[in-house]
Amino acid sequence: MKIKDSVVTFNSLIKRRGFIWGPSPEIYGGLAGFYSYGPAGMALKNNIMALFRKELRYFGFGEVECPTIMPSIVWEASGHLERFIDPVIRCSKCDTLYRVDKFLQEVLPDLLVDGLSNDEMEKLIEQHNLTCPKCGTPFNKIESYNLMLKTQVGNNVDAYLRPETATTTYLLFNRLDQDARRQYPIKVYQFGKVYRNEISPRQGVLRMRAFDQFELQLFISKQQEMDFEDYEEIKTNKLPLLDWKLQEKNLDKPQLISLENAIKKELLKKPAYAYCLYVGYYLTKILGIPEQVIRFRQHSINERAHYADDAWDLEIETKQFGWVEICGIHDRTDYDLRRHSEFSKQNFEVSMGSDPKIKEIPQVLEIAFGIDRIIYTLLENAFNVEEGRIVLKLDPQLAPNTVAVFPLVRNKEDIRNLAIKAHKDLLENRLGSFFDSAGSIGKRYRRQDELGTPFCITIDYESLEDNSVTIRERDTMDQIRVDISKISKAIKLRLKI
RNA sequence: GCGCUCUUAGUAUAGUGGUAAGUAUGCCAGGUUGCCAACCUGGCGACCCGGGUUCAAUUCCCGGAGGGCGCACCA
Repeated sequence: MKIKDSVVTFNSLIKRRGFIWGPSPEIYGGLAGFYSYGPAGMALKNNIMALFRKELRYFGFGEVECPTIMPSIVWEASGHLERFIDPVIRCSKCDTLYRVDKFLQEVLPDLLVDGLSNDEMEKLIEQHNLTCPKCGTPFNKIESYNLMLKTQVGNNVDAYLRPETATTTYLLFNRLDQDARRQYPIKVYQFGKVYRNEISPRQGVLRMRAFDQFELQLFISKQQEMDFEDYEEIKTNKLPLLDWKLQEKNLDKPQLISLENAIKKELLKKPAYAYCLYVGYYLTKILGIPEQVIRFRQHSINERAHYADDAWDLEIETKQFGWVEICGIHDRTDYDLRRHSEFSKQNFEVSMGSDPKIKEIPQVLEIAFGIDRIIYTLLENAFNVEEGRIVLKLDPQLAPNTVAVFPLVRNKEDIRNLAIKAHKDLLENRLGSFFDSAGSIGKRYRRQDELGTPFCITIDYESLEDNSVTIRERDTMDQIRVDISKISKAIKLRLKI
């Protein structure tokens, strides 16, 4: 294949090598917003999650998993039924769709549109004789565009597929409170599928209708938010922050600033929230994403979700799509727990300090990753074209294959057998080894380069003499010889495991 | 969702109202090969779906699905 345009080459690589396929189901023409992962993509995803799980154990987080379907009342309480359903008006002539509230606010800037019912908004349209800005035609009635997918459970009980994992985690609050023996902050996370009925999904896996979230939650007291032990250990770390004041000045370069200073300068209000930014940054960095393409962008006040007191997005710069949000860090206050407490009639007030008489509903800080976006941005950043070679420079721990084993030539039985033996030995050591004897040796190296395999082992004629093999390193293409009995050890050493 | 535009092997593309839909790469089998997409032999593989016009449609027309771009949307 000719390597011309790198974006085209990249997009075809993703498909050819079995990372991501779709829209699914491809054989039926596909449904927009749905994608499948091939073996390489899934291996990558699993490796990312394995790494995250290991790291989160270190940070003191436990993992939970909840159903992806929840009854209506949950979404009433969470505010999603009210806020996740967009009221829209449609032009009766040109069929253009407008968000009613946004449209009204734009046309009638002096009015407080927020919180008006559909009837009230319809009245406003009538009163002011508002028509479609495009063609001047009157509007139809207000319709609802529901971003949540509705379904029915059992005997016609209305339920919704969850649009985020976070809410389902909050529903476990009283269990978690017991489970953690009231040791606050409680740190938990959930990984799993969520569903959003996007109006027009685009940009491949960046905006899917079914995707994986990986959301971390801190249940924490107000006092701890301001005086947080874990913060002290990390406060000198510098993060690239682009607050909304900078954005208002039309700047898009973040300032590299220590969390300590960010608090001092009131870019950030709470040390515990600053800690969340750090965790998000840390998890992104250990995937091998370079600093230069990472920034935190603060939401402006009207960009924020209904539950958020402060919100920063961790964004990664991509060639194809510009800055892409891969993680949202939200100060959700006590909004969620308060609402679920009200709707479920449970008492979520707990004593979180030394005085048992002082009770409060915990605050929630959230670090929400979109795993599929991580995978896309990671692949794009790892993708390199160098003098005719396509290579994915993935972190060795994340690569779909850790090591590939080749006989130098296919038709010499002794060499082949020795190669198979080496391959099996790696597998015995539970290292992700892949055996290939097809085509020339160079071809096999190239195949593995495209998959991001960090190490290739070649068994040659010399191996038959002295039991030594070559280890070829992906990024430099350098080779060293090691004894065949020491391959697994050598690979583990390089993986730092 | 609206407008414009596109859709041909796994990937990237050429082309056609009619008898074998071409090329590159890939893949498979075999040969060759003493370390970076080499070579030889043989083989595999495609006109997005539905309807219409036509003696005949992958090609023209209509509709649908999907992709790209612009608008809207993206709590």
